[in-house]
Amino acid sequence: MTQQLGTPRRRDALSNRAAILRAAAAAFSERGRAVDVREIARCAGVGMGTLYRHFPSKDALIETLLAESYARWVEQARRSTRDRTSAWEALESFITDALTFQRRDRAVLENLAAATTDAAGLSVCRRLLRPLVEELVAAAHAERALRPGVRADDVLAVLAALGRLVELDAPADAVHRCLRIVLSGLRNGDGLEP
Amino acid sequence: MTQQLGTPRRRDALSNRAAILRAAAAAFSERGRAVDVREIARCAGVGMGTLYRHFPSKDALIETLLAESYARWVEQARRSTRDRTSAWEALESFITDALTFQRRDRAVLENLAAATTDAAGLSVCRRLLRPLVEELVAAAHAERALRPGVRADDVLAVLAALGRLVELDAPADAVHRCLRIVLSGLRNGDGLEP
DNA sequence: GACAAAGGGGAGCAGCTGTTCCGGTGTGGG
DNA sequence: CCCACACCGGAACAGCTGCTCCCCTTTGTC
Repeated sequence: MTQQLGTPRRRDALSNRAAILRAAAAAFSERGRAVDVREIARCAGVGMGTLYRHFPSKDALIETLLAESYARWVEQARRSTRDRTSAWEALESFITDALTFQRRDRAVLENLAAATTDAAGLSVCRRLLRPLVEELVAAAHAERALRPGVRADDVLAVLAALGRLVELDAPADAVHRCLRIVLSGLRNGDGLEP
Repeated sequence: MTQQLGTPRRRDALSNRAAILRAAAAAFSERGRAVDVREIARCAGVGMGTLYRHFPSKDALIETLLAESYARWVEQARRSTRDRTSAWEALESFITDALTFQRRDRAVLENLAAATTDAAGLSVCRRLLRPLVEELVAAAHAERALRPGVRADDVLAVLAALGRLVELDAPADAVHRCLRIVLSGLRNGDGLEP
């Protein structure tokens, strides 16, 4: 993906590929998939032909960046989650951070939503995230901190739902208020209707 | 909106207008704003010129239908909300019904989300809904059934967030699970962190 | 029943999108 | 230093969109 061993590429080809990835990362993370490929080529200082020789399609380019973004997110989440005093606190901080991550990268935001329901191949990315969520949910249940019956899919769905508010550019405090509501709904309160 | 007193329209004009509204309502409520105007004209058995003489733009056509949809929704919600034993039950049933309404009408779903944050003119429609939500929230607060600090805007934001799951065609039971989580988060549980 | 004028139809325009094609250019091995 | 070939740029294509234009038809009045 980063280099080809059998056929060493030319220097300009490699630097162009890097420029494309840099420009695409900036554009997609700021405005999502809707960005015009022409703009990416222009920002990278490159022609359309160059872009399309390095990546067979716009989707392939997005997917490459998406894989990196998810990997970065999951790694960071694993790190900041490890040293929490309780499993509940870990889950809480994961969900909170997920929102700031979605705000920072609109492509991830859109993909996370799509992957929540679509069984399509996009889930290649989600498969990096899901195991982590399953761990966090299981640990929180072991602690009896989570409302009985809550599953990993519910947490992912909640992430997609709250992501909608981020996508709509809702003010940060409005998103935070909804986050509090959802978090308190996830917390085990015991004495509620079935 | 339905008739012009000063200038009595021709019979064919009126029936065409009705056919356009009928076809547009069916298409937009099923698939949202993304529907091609050509398809609406075709389904109405009408040409493009006809469509655009009756409505200055696609947006105007959507807005006309949206106003009707919101009015119908609010009226129905007011009716089914009136005879509830508690204010909490009323709010709960309103939010639940809101989801089935958004599932039935994708144009409303999309507009509700947009209106939640945009201060744009689209809010003409939301202005029908907001007073009702404010009433329900105030009544629930008077009953001490709502988590302290929850405002009408929070409920509207929650509606938009859950609507996202409907938009993604999430299975009905997945949406219902998130609904339960959110509802229990809205309910006053007293002993939670600030 | 005739004749303005309101109304209708749909091809065509302008603008956007992702993608392809091909003549020219720069690289780097010999 | 030279030349083949990987590589580059961007004009052009195909397909979609909302919308307009203009010639023809229908309506209802006198």
